[in-house]
Amino acid sequence: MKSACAQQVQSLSSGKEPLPEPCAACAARVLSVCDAIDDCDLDRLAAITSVQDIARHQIFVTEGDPADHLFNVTDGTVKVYKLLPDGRQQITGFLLAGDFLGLSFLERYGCSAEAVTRVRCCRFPRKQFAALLTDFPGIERRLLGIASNELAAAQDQMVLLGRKTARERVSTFLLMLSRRAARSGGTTDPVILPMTRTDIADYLGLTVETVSRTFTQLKKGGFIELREAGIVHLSNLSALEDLSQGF
Amino acid sequence: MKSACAQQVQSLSSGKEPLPEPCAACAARVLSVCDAIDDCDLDRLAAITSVQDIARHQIFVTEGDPADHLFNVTDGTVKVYKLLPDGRQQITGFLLAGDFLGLSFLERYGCSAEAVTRVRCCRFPRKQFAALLTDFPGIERRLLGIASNELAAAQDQMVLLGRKTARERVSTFLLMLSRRAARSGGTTDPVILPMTRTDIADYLGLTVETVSRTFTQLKKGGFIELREAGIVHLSNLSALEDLSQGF
DNA sequence: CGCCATTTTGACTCTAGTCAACTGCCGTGG
DNA sequence: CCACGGCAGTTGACTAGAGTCAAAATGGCG
Repeated sequence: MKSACAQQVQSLSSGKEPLPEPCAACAARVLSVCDAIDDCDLDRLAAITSVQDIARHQIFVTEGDPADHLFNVTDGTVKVYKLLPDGRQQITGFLLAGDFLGLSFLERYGCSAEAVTRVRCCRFPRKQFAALLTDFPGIERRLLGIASNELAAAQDQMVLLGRKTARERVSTFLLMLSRRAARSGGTTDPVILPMTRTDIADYLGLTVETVSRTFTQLKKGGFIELREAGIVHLSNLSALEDLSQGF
Repeated sequence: MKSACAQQVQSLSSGKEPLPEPCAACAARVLSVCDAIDDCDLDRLAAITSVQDIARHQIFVTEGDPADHLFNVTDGTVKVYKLLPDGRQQITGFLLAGDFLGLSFLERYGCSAEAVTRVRCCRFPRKQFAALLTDFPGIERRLLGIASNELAAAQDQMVLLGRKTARERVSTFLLMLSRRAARSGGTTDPVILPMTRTDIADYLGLTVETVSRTFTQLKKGGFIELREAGIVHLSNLSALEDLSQGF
């Protein structure tokens, strides 16, 4: 994947615009679209990148607004959601480090995005990013792969929302978080829930009360242990997997 | 989009393998991925294409099987679905003429696909199709666009499944069919439902009974008229749109 | 320490699901 | 030609799972 080239990436990117975390050293890179660019060309990407810190609860993308930027989350958790006119909310996904936001290459954003925790991300102007695609076809390939995965995840979520019971939904959710933490090298057993019960409910198509009751039920059933706020220990992985599939 | 080139497309494609409908004349082409290839290069596509007729109720893609082929529906209706171990079914989408199947470029199919009506489609071996991508980067661009649209549709469906009432779901469904018929130049007012109530239920996350009751309710409310089997007239478009959004 | 947001719990309601019966339609075969 | 069987659709009666409303408990933070 890496070609032989002199790497003054550090100096190059700092010469242009002092990036707090140069792309070459970015922990999220291997997970994300940036990995499609060789080390020696990373300055091209760095040139159009601006690092953005987003405070908790800040809404930084609004459904229907012109889609001027794409984002790559490098730290924190983002919720992506849609609203119905009367305020009902459906969270379509949570983004963690390495996740890409703005795949829908349409004129306007299809969803809103809000920082669940403090978030750091790389922001690319859409036009300039699109221009990079011609020079680095690998990015396009990579985007297609990301889109594939998102589509598969969306289909799983449709099964969950359309056909699973509350207990199955919550189990599935906990397992998903556990697997994603494993993927990005995080702790897999005590699962960390950065989001509120309300957010979980809005993701699972339930109410806060039902989510809370289901957590209690899973706790009493010996499937999980609720530690400090936002920390869940999965006591019985395989039993939970059975639950999540309706066995 | 078209470049100047001699077009013996007819003879070329028939010289290779007699396609019943040469790509150049395919009605579904403008809607689909094939449009990314110029007329004069269509033989490259035709060479790896085989036209396939599929009987009603035939399952021609099975979740978990090696993803050997990609498909482009040129006629008929396909349901794409996932199953839970106990048989619960969630239909993730219906494919009409022009729709592409097999976007998830993973090793195995993520969903099963069954012909709802008699279906005609073009089938491409995945490996050979992938090889075309390097020669025709336009295809990749096009696929990314298709993936974008599918993702947006999936997100809308998540809102429907997670947050809408039965009445809102059915209204949304009817409007979607109407819009899609309009897109592909079909009749937009008397909407045609090629699928059964059970299929509609499995798409909307409801039961047959609820779907049936909701149709009756919409009929009594003067929103729709149920004609012969599978034909619905939308009597009051704007009222239906309000319904579908929860107003 | 005390406030406020979040979470949990309880009591009750209601939407959609379940089970069952009935209708209508179509194709098959006597 | 019509009787039969089977499937799709509709309707009814009842149930259950999740939602609603309200209040108490918990916990983080100034």
